[in-house]
Amino acid sequence: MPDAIPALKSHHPGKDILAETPAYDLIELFFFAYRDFVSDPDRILDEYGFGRAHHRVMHFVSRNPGLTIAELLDILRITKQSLNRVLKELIEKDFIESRMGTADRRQRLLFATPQGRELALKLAKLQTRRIMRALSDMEPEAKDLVSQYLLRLIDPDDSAHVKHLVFGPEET
Amino acid sequence: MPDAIPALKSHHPGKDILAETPAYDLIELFFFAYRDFVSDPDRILDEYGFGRAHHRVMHFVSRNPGLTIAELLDILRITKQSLNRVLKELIEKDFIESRMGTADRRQRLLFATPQGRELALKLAKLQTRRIMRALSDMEPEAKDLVSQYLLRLIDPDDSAHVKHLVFGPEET
DNA sequence: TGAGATATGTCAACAAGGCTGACATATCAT
DNA sequence: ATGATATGTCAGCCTTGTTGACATATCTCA
Repeated sequence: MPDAIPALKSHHPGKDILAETPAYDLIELFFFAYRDFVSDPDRILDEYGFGRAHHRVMHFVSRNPGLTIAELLDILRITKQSLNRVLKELIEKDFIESRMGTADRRQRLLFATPQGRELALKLAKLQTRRIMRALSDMEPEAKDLVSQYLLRLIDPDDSAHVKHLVFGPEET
Repeated sequence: MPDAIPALKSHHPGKDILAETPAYDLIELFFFAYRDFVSDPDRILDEYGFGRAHHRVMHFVSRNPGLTIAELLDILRITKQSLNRVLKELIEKDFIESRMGTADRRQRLLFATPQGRELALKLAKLQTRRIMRALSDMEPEAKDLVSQYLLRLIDPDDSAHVKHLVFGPEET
């Protein structure tokens, strides 16, 4: 992916301010926060014999009933072989159901079973608890600001897609 | 894209207010943001025959000269066997140097070589570019707010340690 | 001084979850 | 009818995590 270099105009002669001082704090906090954020569901997933890959698939399918394989691959950014391995297990264990597409019968439309929705919800609530604890006692505009920041961190090419996925069709 | 928001009204009022409504937006944005955030360094690491594990080790050693094995293990939360595999490669390829401890000669103190510091800095600048692009045009207090949020997302048991690692010894 | 405790290194085996390449099938679109 | 598309599958490989067992050097303390 080619990077779009943000042209910030503050030019002290010969020095590129942006590349100059690494934002070590945000880099490292992002690492630690993500490390703990994904660790919550792990214990529960273990009980089911699932891993993080299963979680991701279940989450997005549960949140987007009728999701196709191609769309899921685009979200996860993995190969179809990798996806297929975990997806097969989720279908066998009855957490996800795969139906033939109606408009295009080559497609497989994925749906979470009641069992799948229940587990996905359970894990989402766990992570929500951490998120809400972090937001508590912060300024009320914090949530929107963090949300905006995370969205802007995403590859610009993909941010519209993500925005649509996360927030649904925009009314504007 | 349909949604599957479970219509839930509290069965036991007051019991689990926190787990009530999943924060799907922040959960998913965090996933997408992290996905892209770690993807930047990957291309460069490839050229060196390194992976993400090497990056994490090099980063924290470069940032904390004299780091011990035990401290590094505590940061990364992996086993010493996993660490040793990548660490051995980094030492062989002269990106990291291991010296015997002075106070305690059982310890190994880790230092990045000039080559190691250079690569770590290169990768940090790459990630900083993304971080700064996201922050540009946002309110000036955004950075501190995001930083505060990420810190609060970390396990409370560990947040003091992380704070110290990231921001250095606090004067207050 | 001698007995643990501690810090690290190492061997071996295994598992999860990425990857590539090749090929098969069904279905759609022209 | 033909080529493109969506998916499935086999086979093998890589990275990076895991557990368990054991070795060595060094420190600490009774």
